Amino acid sequence: MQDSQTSESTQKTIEETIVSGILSAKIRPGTRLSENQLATLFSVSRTRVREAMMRLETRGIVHVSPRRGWFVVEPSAEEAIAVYEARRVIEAGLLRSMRVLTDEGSKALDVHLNEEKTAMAAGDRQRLTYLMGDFHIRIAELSGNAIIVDILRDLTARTILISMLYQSEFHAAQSHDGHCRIFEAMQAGDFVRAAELSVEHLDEVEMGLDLTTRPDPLSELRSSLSLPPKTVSPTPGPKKPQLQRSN
Amino acid sequence: MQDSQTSESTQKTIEETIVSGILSAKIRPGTRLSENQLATLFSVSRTRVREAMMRLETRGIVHVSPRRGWFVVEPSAEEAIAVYEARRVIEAGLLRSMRVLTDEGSKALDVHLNEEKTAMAAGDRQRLTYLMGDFHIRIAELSGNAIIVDILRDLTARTILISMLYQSEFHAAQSHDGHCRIFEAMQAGDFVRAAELSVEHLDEVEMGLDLTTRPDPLSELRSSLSLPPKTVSPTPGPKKPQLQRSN
DNA sequence: TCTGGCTATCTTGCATACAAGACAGGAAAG
DNA sequence: CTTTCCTGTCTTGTATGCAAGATAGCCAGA
Repeated sequence: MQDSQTSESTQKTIEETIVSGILSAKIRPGTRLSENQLATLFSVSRTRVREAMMRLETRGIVHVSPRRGWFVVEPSAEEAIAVYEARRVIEAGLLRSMRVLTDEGSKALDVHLNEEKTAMAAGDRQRLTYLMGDFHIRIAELSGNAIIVDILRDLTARTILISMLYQSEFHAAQSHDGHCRIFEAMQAGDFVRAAELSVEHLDEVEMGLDLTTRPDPLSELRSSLSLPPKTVSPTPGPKKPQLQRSN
Repeated sequence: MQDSQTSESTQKTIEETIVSGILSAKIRPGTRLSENQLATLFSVSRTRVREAMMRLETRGIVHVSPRRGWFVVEPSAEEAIAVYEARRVIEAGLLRSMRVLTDEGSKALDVHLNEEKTAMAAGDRQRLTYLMGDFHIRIAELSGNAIIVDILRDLTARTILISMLYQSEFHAAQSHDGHCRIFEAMQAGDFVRAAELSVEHLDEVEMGLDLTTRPDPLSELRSSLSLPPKTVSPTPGPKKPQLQRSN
């Protein structure tokens, strides 16, 4: 990484604890993150918690509602689309730019895919969620480019939040299959094909979302209030429903 | 973009002032950013300056040397390579994913290229630096994807810092020409070609760097210490003149 | 002159105190 | 019973104070 791991290990711990909690689907979108609670939880003062929150905010993981609190982001449908778009662009661009798949890289992906299969057989859904996201990070790691890895990690975290909001059912087998096919193309040295498959894979996952479902039941009401109570509007276009309320 | 612009306008101002200072090459890499000075400069307390610094740190713009101070990053040669690699991946991926160039988009790029030409004729190097980076951001804006725009803005800022460190001479005409050719391919609807040209363009710029020149004269010494001293340079090497001086 | 160490000063690191807005719950009025 | 308002409590926003490390410059000793 570009920064030294010199000091502030605690800060990084707060940040990373939250991010990895999201990556493994243990923290839901909209979860309230109280500065005081985190402070006592990590045995630090609010100052340091705040710094971690600020960092997470610039990473698009968390947002603050002024004087009300910090919340794990609940991406709107538009933001969800943007996240998938960004991932397609970056992951396809990355695969296209690859020239070789090293033996260690091949081995790492193979191990990973076996873990996916194991988790799938065990029905360990949380672990599966984590692994499904991690696959893409693993690919990024093959490039050795820390910048891209960081970007994709944050986008993956957001993707998982999106899944928790909009994904009706979890097509684990389909995703796993997609990963396997990408891997096969890479092994064959056909990175263009791998890129195409990656785009298709992300499309599939995105298609599996129900982006018409509002995470906030109030927004339905809200939008119907600003409309004539007739039977109009096949799709009422409400503003981004950014209300929080998770537990 | 992804965060609301709800409050903390001052914070954003500190952040954006620094970033735009970098984008227009008014702030050099290694510039010291004193919390106290910024605090008085922006008429706020250190607290808010610190928050801005934390944010800039996660964006890869600034780094902190513990108990010594905040500094605008001085990317190493390896980091410079990673930044260009990331830009190639993302920008090529972006162009490949484009399907149409709207009239407004075409117009915007045309206006931009004329500005480049004007600045080039006027020999306004600072403005030229800004415009040369901004071209790529403009392209990102065409996608309408705020995530990608943010990512590329930060990478562009880093690119400019890299240029200030390693670029021996400024091939403005060559860059401008590269931009024009990308634009032409886009106008022709050939986004695959535009992506290829974009990669070539970034390659050219990267090749124009002298990545063997160390920004830190001490590293020469450092490396020579672990090497047989063929020709010892008697330069005592004064520390980097990292004073802030923007105009 | 050169070297070594000490101290004064400047920097960030971190905690805490207080301000101020948001919200919930209850009391009072209708 | 319903509505309104008020107040207590909880939240973040911001400044400030103090601790501790880093640095520069001076002074003494060789």
